[in-house]
Amino acid sequence: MESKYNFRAIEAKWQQQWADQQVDRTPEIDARPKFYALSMFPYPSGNLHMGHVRNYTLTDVLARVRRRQGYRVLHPMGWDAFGLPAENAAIDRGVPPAQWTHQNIAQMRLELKVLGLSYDWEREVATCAPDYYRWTQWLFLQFLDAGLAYRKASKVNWDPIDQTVLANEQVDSEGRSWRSGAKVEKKLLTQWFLRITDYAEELLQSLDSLPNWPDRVKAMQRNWIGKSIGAYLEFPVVGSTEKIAVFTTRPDTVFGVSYVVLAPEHPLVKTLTTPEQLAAVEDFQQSVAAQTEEMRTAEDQPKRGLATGAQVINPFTGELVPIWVADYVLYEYGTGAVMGVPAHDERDHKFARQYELPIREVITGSPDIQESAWTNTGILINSGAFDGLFSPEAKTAIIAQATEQGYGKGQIQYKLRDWLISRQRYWGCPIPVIHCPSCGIVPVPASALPVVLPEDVKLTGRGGSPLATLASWVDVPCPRCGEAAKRETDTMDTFIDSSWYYLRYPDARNDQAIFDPALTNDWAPVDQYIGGVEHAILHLLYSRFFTKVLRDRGLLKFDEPFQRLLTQGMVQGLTYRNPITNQCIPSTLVNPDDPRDPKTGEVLKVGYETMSKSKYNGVAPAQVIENYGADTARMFVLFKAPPEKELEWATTDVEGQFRFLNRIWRLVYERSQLQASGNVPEKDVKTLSRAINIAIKEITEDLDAAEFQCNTAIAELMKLTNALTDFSDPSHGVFQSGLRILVQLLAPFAPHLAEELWSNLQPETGSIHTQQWPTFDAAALVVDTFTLVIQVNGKVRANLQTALDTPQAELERLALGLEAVQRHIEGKTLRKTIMVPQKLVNFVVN
RNA sequence: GGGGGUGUGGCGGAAUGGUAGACGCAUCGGACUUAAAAUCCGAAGUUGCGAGAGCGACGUGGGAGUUCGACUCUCCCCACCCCCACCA
Repeated sequence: MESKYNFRAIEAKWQQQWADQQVDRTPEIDARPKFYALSMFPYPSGNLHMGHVRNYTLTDVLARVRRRQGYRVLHPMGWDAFGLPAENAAIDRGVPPAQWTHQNIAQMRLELKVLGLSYDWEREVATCAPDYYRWTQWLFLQFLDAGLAYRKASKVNWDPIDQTVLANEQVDSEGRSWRSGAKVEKKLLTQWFLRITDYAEELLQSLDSLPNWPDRVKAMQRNWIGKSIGAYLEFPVVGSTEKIAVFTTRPDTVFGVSYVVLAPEHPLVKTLTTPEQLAAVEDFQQSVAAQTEEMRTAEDQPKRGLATGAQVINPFTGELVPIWVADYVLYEYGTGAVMGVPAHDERDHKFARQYELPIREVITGSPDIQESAWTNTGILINSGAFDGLFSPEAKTAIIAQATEQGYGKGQIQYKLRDWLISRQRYWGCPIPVIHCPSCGIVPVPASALPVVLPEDVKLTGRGGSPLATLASWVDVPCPRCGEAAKRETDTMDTFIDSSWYYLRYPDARNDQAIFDPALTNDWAPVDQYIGGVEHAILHLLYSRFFTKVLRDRGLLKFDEPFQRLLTQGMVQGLTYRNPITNQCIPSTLVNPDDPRDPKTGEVLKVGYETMSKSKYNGVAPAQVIENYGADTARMFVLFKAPPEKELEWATTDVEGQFRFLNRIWRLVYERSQLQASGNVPEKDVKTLSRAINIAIKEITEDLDAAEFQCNTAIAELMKLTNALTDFSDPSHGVFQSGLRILVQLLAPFAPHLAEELWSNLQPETGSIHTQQWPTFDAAALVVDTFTLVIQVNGKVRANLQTALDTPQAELERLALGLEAVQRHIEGKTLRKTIMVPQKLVNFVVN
């Protein structure tokens, strides 16, 4: 054994050996309980960043511990490999997307291997590989077959210069294209959708079956699904056969309607406007259309509206009320029209005040209805036959009447929209359908999958869907009638690819089926899923949706894909920001003791922010591994903060972990260099034995699924190391066994170092990663003395080392006899004595 | 505006209602060294009295409450962070 901790040699040696011996292969299914540990797979952007290191280390620790606790573990890795950056690289640098992506995957795979993550690389998947997207396409056909995939016209962001569709993120706040700078138009295109709204209610309800998901993720999903319970009501238009339909959650306020409002985009606007008002209303529509989303929804945006001159009849009162158009009504939500009840809705109140519309109180409770809206429930007034009812009862009664008389019904409304999956892009999974002039939309037969993405496409970033330019690919015979037909040229949203990848790992090499249901139903659902909170809504919601659809197709036997979810915090770096210009300054240009802008001399704001190139606050994992080794990097990200919190990068703390690993190394190395000192007091032996068993107990509990606190687990490792360091006789059996336990407990966190030390301590037993996880001896935790804490009126005044079997009366007598206690009860009356066995005694005096 | 979360030393953070600040970082003192680095040992919440050993007071964002006892439970308030948001 070398005297120095040579992490480079050790890590290289064991990584080689583990790979050669394939120690991380997934076992066959057997009687042992299964454990499926999964990190969200990365987009292969080029290099690993610290967030990845943190994410994958957390999952790796769990996988390593569960293996040794007798589980059969599935711990795979793959690549979310379709997406826009590859296409941009092609446009900017002329590298084909496939080549760019595969280079990045190779680089990142290498970096993952250097971290010593125990993946079963045999099951690696890449969503851009034909043997993967073949099954993405097969899934699409399943959705199509189930009636869950359909086409409809939808508004998209259209760049008139580049002649292409843009994602929302590619349109800046001024409504201009990120690439061409052109003003983006809304264009109506026929697009593919998945009918996720069919599952809205179940996606909402079954959140309750996920107790081990963070509350905030569940709250975000609930919010996104956005269920409201209310009523659908129809208001007949005066002098027309048209009716204006509204959705309201407050049917109990319907007697307070003083106008109805249409969204400017509502198709009835022009039909219903009176001739006198038409020019003004069209003007208004145009000025609203010119606004960007951001302008329209900006805070404190004054509500703008215009009367159409037409009127509707309130079917409950027979009253005539005006029809308005206003920009505060959203066409996309509900019916695109609302009933205006100024007395009991804040927006309507503001609007009514602005345009001097009547404010009529129909629910009691408001101190001054002209001053502000009363949005709480209350007793109905001015509401005809419904007067005197409490809001909830009134809702029911009013819905009943509307249903009976045929002008409305109870309705549940969701914010969730069907999922638009069409992308007019190249680097994605082709949608496997063919458009035939006589047969219509014809699915590509499953036997003809995959529809392979052609490689000879010229990418320019303009001119619409790149695939459409390749006639040799587009023109195909119709699979049904054989006549000339055309392929669909849209590709799928990449969120589709990642909505099912966790189902593929249990049977990743299957070339006959998407997976063998026997295998996937055995390994899945995922027992522990770990990833960034940025996926709290979309990826996790889509995956849940896919799981439920596949269950309904008979492929899966479970309802939810991820049993337990951990959203790890961001990794942040020290950031220097000029408070005036808001620019970040690289730390190399800043004196940390007096941080100033090197150009302006401005005192800089110092703080931690999410690592990014533009903030000059990033740290490359490769650099850290080069300087300190993978084990130190792993220890640092695990120790510095609990997993769900932000992690502030600090090189001094990295060095602290490096020191700690060095201490362990020396402890093992020096144990044979020291001479036995002879007699060790029995007391010391017991103390060490206790420390060893406490460490086993605490670390095991910290790595329990519910706890999973690696930071405190490592703190326990440090305590045990301290206890061993303090022990006087390294030749003693208890020390020797303590050393072995320490190394065993260290193994999930610092797998290379632990393996190296183990091979020195106990070469005959083989890899430490195959050793059973240590269990603690409850008997060793028992103490024969304890510290009795003595309080007077709840304040600690003294403590006392006492034998465990001291009778309670004796303890009280001893405690009362102490001078420090006497001082505080002197001259007072003892009212009560509280005794907590083996812990404390509290004397209550006054 | 709605929802979720967080507030503990100089810093990151520990604490089944029972000695608040484990463990680490930074700091200070000491040992080793010609010196430095590395390493080892030790100190340290704030504050008052004391030469010192020590003895007190205060202390987990603020205020009430429950309790013998509250970082922990309940209510009110404040600050900050995240998500959603003119969603009818």
